[in-house]
Formats: sequence, C-alpha cells, structure tokens
Amino acid sequence: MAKEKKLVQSITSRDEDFAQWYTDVVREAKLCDYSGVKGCLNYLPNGYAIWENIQSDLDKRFKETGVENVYLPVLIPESLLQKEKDHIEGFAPEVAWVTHGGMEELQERFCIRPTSETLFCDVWSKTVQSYRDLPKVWNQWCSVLRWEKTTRPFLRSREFLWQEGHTIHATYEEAEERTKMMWEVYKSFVEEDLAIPVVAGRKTESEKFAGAQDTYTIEALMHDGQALQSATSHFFGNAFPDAFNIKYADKNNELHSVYETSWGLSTRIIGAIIMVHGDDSGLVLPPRIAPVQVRVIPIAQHKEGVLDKANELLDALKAAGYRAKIDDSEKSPGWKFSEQEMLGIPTRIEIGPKDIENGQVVVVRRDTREKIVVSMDEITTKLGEILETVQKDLYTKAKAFLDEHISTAVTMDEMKDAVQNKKGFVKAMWCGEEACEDEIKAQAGGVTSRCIPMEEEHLSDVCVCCGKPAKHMVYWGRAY
RNA sequence: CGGAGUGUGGCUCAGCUUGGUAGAGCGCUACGUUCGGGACGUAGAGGCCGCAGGUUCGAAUCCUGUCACUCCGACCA
Repeated sequence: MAKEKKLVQSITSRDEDFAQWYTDVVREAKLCDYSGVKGCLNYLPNGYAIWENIQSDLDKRFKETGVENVYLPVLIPESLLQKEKDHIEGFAPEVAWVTHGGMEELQERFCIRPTSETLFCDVWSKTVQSYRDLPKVWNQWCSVLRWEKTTRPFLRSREFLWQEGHTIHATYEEAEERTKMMWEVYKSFVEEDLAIPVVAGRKTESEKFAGAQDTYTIEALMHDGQALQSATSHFFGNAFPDAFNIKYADKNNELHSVYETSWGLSTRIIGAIIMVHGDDSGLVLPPRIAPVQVRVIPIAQHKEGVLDKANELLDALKAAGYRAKIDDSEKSPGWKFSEQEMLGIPTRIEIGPKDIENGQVVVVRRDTREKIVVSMDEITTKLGEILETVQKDLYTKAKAFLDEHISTAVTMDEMKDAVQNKKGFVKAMWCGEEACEDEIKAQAGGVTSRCIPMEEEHLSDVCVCCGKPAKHMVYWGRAY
C-alpha cells in the first residue's frame, strides 16, 4: 500500500509522536484549550457539544433504568469526608481544601468534592427510615476536583466533568444487580453510541475504588496500545452506609443496613474517542454523538445559483432531522475539506455547478474518504444510511484492532515479550497476590492489571509470576 | 515530588551566545483576482518580550528570585 498522502501539515502523524498527535488534534479540532490554572481546561464549543451529546444519550439510558437526577454541593466538610476510613485514605493526597470564607479562616475546612459518596450518604442518613424509602437511585451531572500532578487534556485533568450515580438498596442482591446493570449500560453506550469496543471485568483488590467491595470496569484500547479505563461501577456492600448510620426498618420493624453502589463516566471518554477513532487528518467522530453530522461545502460558490442550492440542501437536511451545517466562507474548497476532517465531522456533502446540472451531490465519508454520488432527490434518506454505515464501520474497525492486540502469556518471559513487542492487552494467569501484581508491573515494563473478565479462560494452572496455583485470568496493560 | 525543556502580536517561532530603534511566517481587516484537496496580489491593524528585583549610560538579551505551561518519571481508582 502506498503511504496515504498527508493532507494536513499542522497535525503530527500518529506514528511519529502519538502524544504530540493527540495534543495537535485537541487543538486543531478546537475541543478545549488551556486555562490559567494547571489541569483546568477551557471546554470550547466543539468539545463541550460532544459532552452535551454524551450527556443526553447516557442520561436517557439511565432514566430508562429508573435513575433520578439530583444536585449536591461542591463543598464537603472535612468531618464528613473522614467518616469512611478507606475512602479518605484513598483520596487524601488529591483533595483541594477551602480554608477561608472571605477574609475569615473557617472553623472547619471544606474540601472541593473529588467524588460525592459522603454527601449522598449524608442526605440518606437523614431521610431514609423505612423499607418504603428504598431504593434510592440517584445521579448527578457535575464537575469534580482532584489535585493531579500530571495533567493532560481530557485524559487527566484536575477539574473534570462527569456524572456520578449513587444508589442504596435494601438487599445485597439488589445492589449487586444495580452495580452490574450500570456497568452494562456503560458498555452498551460506549460500544453502540461511541463505537468503542471494550474489555469488561472486575478490578483486582489493589485497583479497586477507595472503599469499594467490588469495582467493575470497562477498558478501551487506544491506537497506541495503551488502555483507558472508560467507566466504572462500584459495589460498596454496607461499609459506607454503616459509617453514616443509614438504617431502615423492615415490615417487622427490624433495623437493617443498606447496600450501596456508585458509578461514573467522565469527560475522559472524549480522550478515548480521539485516540480510538482519530487519524492523521484529525478527529473522527462517531455519527451518533457528533455535534455536526454533515457539513455542506459549496464548490465554486460565487457562481450563479450554487449558494442557493447549497442552502436549500442544508434546509432539507435539517428538516429531515440531521445535525447539519454549511461552510459558505470565502475559503477555498480544499481548505474547507481539511477543516471538516480535522473537526471530525462524519460526512460532508460537496455541491458544485456540475452536481447541480446533474441533479446530484457528492457525499464524502470522513473515516474512509470514500466519495458517494447521490441523487438530490434521495439525499435525505441516503445520508442516514451512510451515517449508520460509518457508525457501524468505526466500531468494526476498532473491534478488529482490539482483537488483534490481545495476546497471551503463560510465562514471565512471554509476558515481557508481549509487553515490549506487541502493543495492547496481555492475558495471563494470576495467583491473586498483590505482590505478584507489583512484580509484574516492575518486570514487564509498567503494565498494571486492567481487569478480571466475567468469563475467564484457563491459560495454565499457575500464576505467570510466582508459579503458585492461579486464581484468575487477568487482562494486563499499560494504561493512561 | 524528581529530571528536562519552554514563556516574545491571536498562533508557531526567530532574535539572547557577543546588551544599543521589536522581527518573520501563519492568522486577522479592506479591496481585487481565484474556487472539485489547505489559492494569490496589494494595502493595513496588532507586542508594558510571563512577573518581580538586580547589574548597566542602556536589558527581550546578563544575574537572582518567582509563576505558569509542556514532556519524561514517581504518584494517581
């Protein structure tokens, strides 16, 4: 295959420098830029619109399962945060504190929420008394703050946008079911709407959320072979609610503990969209969440009738329900093509004098650059088919990439070889000891356990690291 | 938190070694010619050289401090 001609000079190629490519795409697609505060981003219209579409699609899926939205404060009193020991120990190094109100020093300092388990529990401790009050299935869309030392746009920022769902239930089984249900919601959302295939499983003890009994994760594979934890769903048992003294009376007036879950997905997922689908020409957005699905580009727009026809087409597309825009600027067509590609708009429609004469338009797919001539009469229906195809093809391509980048290791040498010479996930058996996780990380070049899948394969009888009997099959990988 | 690097019009950067009128390209504004893969001409606008001290007749340039950002590592669910 001849190397594809590089059309856009301002974006570094992925093979040359993946990190620089990522930064270039973020900048050229105008998703966000840096603010004056380290790790806090300015979300620009193009980036925020993606988040809005993620919000609306995901929120709809949540509500179908009975989720109700609420909003709790940004400040948490220190005493509240202290209530669950594992939790505070997990978060202490990365919380920011408010110590003054105006000129006055506060008697008790407040932390800016890094997550809101404590606030939700505090509300429930005051309002839940009877089995009739259960379950509570709540969610909030908000931002949180974690004082990260190293930051990158979307992937790891100090302030980031997310949703955090929190629920409490009368029984262990019901809470566990909710944990898995939301994990499934994330999996289908990410795979269907974002066209990103994932590896799904449980976290090991050391990778679990602070205070959780079980953490379920979906892990996506970026184009450079690194994993990205894309959403998590946690089962808390009743340690957390007990710490907050949340009890309910059953029908026999006996007091019981409640069982808690929480689950979240953040703007980090935008980083995944960029790194899974993007190419050397820029961003590639899945049609379902693309803020603009089609951009109309008039050719030789100074010529009689071209702009009128292009605007007619735009109106027809909008009327048919597409998110459509026109680029009627004075730029040259080539410039407009490049920009549409950098922005990741899934399709463009070229319409020029020749097309008008023939009663047709040219649809060009962003992902393949395939040009499809469509009759003007059929465009409003054909475009939908093309967008559906793009959505499907993006997933298929990403799935093939994922499948090709999962290898297997039975011995430590194979593990090292896989990490160093093949990119992606490595499947290997594990004894269940944290010491072996650390050893593998140290020996095999920074890989961590990503998850234990629901359906484990039996690769061998013994741990890849220590040779003792294996308990689980684990997906390992370098992660963002 | 350790190592490295960078702060100069909106953006990318040159100028700094060897102190002496603030520069280029892109972008922006106006007009004209172009228009099926980042077109071109002409004329313009736009800069307390990150910030604070110091050295000097004179500092973007030298010295000290400080802040911010980027990359690598450690840390991070």
